Parts: sequence; structure tokens; C-alpha cells
Amino acid sequence: MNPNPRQTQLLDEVRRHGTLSVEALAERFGVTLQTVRRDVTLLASAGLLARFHGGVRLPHSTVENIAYRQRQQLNEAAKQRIAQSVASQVPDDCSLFINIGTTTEAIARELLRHQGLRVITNNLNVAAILSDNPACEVIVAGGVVRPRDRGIVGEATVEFIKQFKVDIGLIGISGIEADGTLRDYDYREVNVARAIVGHSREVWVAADHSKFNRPAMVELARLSQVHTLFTDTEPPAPFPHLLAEAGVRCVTCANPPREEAA
Amino acid sequence: MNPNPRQTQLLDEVRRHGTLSVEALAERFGVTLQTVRRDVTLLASAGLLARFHGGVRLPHSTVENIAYRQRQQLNEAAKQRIAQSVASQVPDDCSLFINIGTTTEAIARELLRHQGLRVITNNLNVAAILSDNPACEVIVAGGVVRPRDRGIVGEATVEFIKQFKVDIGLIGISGIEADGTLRDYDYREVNVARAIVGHSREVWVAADHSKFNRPAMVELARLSQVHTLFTDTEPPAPFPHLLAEAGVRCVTCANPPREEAA
DNA sequence: CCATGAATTTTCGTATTTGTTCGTTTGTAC
DNA sequence: GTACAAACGAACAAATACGAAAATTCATGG
Repeated sequence: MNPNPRQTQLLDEVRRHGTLSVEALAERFGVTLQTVRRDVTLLASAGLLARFHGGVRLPHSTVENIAYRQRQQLNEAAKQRIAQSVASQVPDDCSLFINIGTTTEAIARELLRHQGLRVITNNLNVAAILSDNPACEVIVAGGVVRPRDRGIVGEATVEFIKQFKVDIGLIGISGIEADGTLRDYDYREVNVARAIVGHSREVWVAADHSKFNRPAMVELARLSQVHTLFTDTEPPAPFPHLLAEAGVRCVTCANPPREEAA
Repeated sequence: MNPNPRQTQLLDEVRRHGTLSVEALAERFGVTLQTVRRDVTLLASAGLLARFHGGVRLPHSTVENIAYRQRQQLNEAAKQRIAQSVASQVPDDCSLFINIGTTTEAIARELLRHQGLRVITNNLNVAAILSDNPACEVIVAGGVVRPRDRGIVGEATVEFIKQFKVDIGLIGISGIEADGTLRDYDYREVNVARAIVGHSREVWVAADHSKFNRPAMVELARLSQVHTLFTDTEPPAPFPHLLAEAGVRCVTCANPPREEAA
């Protein structure tokens, strides 16, 4: 099959939403129901999505943890804006760490067109996404898979990561507290993230607005270790000061780069 | 092919935008649609970009995935029978290696209901599938991802595997030759498979009938190193003798478990 | 200045895609 | 079970993109 851009985007939409009605898709692309049906029949016969009466969903093989899917939809728009913003600053031909998180997966999707990247990740989803970029070398860190989000964690993972030293370490984060600490929930993942921070020439953190002041258990790093913070809205009260003090460059992508309509 | 400057630039433009209409390209370079089409047919036939009705895009590897998907469908029925047969003999609470291959992915799907497995794999798809089994610990070997089939290969992978010693090593195979050798195409994958063979208490090989007498380049192992061979039809001429001589248990699942109502 | 060959544009018949209509199938409420 | 509405797919028509071949332009060497 030879998908046209609309069909590719259709797939993307379904991947993002999990399930969509034919009517919603028709409206989204400004075409008739019949055209959507034709696209859908094609994509379904290629096994890329599954249909039901009234709409389509992901094929069973790619339906993963529902809870995770839902989390993925949280602040979806913000995540994608952040992802685009991050991707636009990643130069071609550089090396990256990418860790666990829904935001980092969005970033991976935005890196599909970059050239000559070398990416080391402990996230199976990121690895799967970027293995579609023929101009990108993907290296997976070994270790135990955490089913919830298909992250790879554990001692072996940390050791694996420590073999490398890359240009940019991209990490997503669960919470940034007002004392200038970045925190996460799972200490095993934190160990991995620490290794990433320690073995990157620059550390970039991606965090949407919901992460500010959100408490999480385990300290991962301090703001002073971060070079750039990507977020979607101006950080609240104490943070602008903190960021300035710690010398963190803060990239805010407040205005959504509207998706080009034809 | 010997691209002229305009064609090189055209490729660059497409790389930057992801997809472009023939019309946009014509305008961009100040030439007619015909000229763009000629360039595009050339570049497309060289595999450097893919075209759709109205424009071009990067040779998005959805297409490659399709090729893989299609291979996945080769002898699909046979593969699933073999997979069921293998899975039925895998006891709960044991440890496994699972390597690259469409057959091993089918096996992974059949292991989704097993309890207490510990699986080490160098196959991203297997890892993704089995991470849906909450009663299964999945360990991914680290290393470079081969985009074609999302297998993980390379020296690091071999070293990772060698840390373990498991109950059963499950390997798929590209060819079994009449001289009693198991062979595969990619020597990097062969190195991984060798490590698996060396670090498993039992070696199980899954191979449908098309694999017998199929030539492949790199020697992976000899039949004498194999404990059990799973296949779908009685092996042809020299093989029953060879298997007996090498002490290989051969499990044939000739009769499909037909789903039929009385 | 002209001849030559390659590249590009023009022209035109063909193929593909999309929207519309309509009969059939599917899901749901009664 | 029956009835109704929504969704589906097939068939046709209009719009548009495509490819082949002829005509034109451009660059180059004699």
C-alpha cells in the first residue's frame, strides 16, 4: 500500500486518540464520509488499524495498557507543542539520550524526519517509533521492562547507559518542586535518569505546566544541572526566579503552531 | 543514478517538509509540473522518496513495515500452529530466551497467558507483546536496533545475553541445511543466537517446512546442539535420519486444530 | 553563424481520486 | 421478532493528476 498524507495523518490521529468515528475523521480532514471510508478500508486491509461499525480503532496488537493510553491523552496538545519545540532545536547528526515518559514519546515522533541521529533510549515505545526513521541509529538500553509504560529500568540499564556520553540528554519529568528539585515516582527510573544526566553534555527537560509544584517522591536532579527546560506556559510564581538563578534556559511554546490546513 | 543540483535540492526540500505537492515543487524551482514529475519519478525509482497521487513524501518506512507485515503473513497458519505447539510445552515459572523472527513473535503471543515466566529477548516486538502479560518479567537485551524487524543485534547484545543462563532458549531460524547446520542471513544476529544457544540449558528451534533445505549464509549452530525442533509438517528426505542421529526430539503439529462446529 | 544533443515545455489522451446517489447491511429500541 | 435509523459499499460523474510524445529552448562546439 502507498499511503497519501491524509492516510498517514489519519493513522496518526487514531494512534493519538485510540478510537475515532468516521464522521469525526471526515470533519477533521474536510472530506466526505465516503472518502474516509475508502481510506479506512485500505488501512484496515493493511492491518494498520481495525474498524468497527461507526469508526476505527487501533488494531489489537498495538492496543497497549489502556491506562497508559489515557495518560498519553492528558494535555495532549501541550505535549505535542512541547515536542515540536524540542525537536526544532535538536540539530541533525547529534547523539541523544531519551528516557521514559509520554512527552518524550511525542518528541520521538517529531524526530522522525531528522537526519543522522544516534539515539539511546530506555523506552521501548521510543525505540519502536524511531526505528521507523532510516536515518537514525537506535540503541536500546538493556534491562527489565516495566509493563505499565514499557520503560526499561534497573541496574543493568544504568550500567548500559554509563557506557555512553552524548550531546543531549532528553528527559521527561513527573514533578518540579519549588525547592528546585526534579522528582519522579519510581526510584529505578530515577536511577536511570540520573545516569542520563551524568552522561550528557547538555540536559534538556520537557515538562508541561501540570508538572510544576506537583509532588513526587524521589529526587532525580536539581535545576542547576539542567541546561534547558521546555514547557508550554510561563512557569508559575517561584519558578521564573529559580530558573534564572540556576542558569536554566527556559523555552515556552505558548502559542500552538497550528497544524497546517491545505 | 546521477542527480542534478535541482534534484538534490528537491530531495532536501522533501526531507525538510516531509511531504510536498508536485505543484509546490514546481513553483519552488520555477519549472513546470512535467519537469518535477520527471525528477520525482527518477528519485522515486532510486528509492530516495515515495510518491502519492498529487505529490511526494519521504519513503516513510510504513512501507517497510508492510514488507515485514507481509512476511509475517507468510505461512501464517503454520506459524501459529507451531507457536501453539511450542507454547503448550513451555511450563509456567521458567526462564526463556526468545530471539528474532516472525515465528518467535507468534510464540510470544501464545505465551500471553502463561504464569511466572522470565523472558529475555533481543526482539522489540516480542518485548512489547509480552509486556502485556502482567505475570511475565520481560528483560530486553541492550544494543543497536535493526529497523527491518526491530531486532536488537551487535556486540553489546551478545555480552548482555551472556550474563544469563536460562531453562529454554527459543530460536527461530532462516534455514536448515542437509548437512545438519542451522543458518541465518545476518551474522550479527547469528552471534546473538549463538550466545543464546550457549547459555540455555535446552535449545528449542522453531521452523516451518519452508525452512528445510533453504540456503542461508551464516552458520548458527549444528543440529546436535538442539534439543527439540518444532515444525508443521514431517521434515523431508534426509532430515528424519539426521534428527534421530543428532538426538533431536522433533515435534510435528501436522493437523491444524481446525475450528469447526459439528 | 549554424549544427547538434540534451533538457524543458506543451499538448493530449489516460488513469486516479473524490463527491454524489442509492440500495443494502448492521445495530438498536420496541 | 419487527421497525427504524444510521452506517456501509457499489456505481457513476466530475475534477484533477499522470505519462508519452512532439515541439521548443538552451548550451556547446565547430
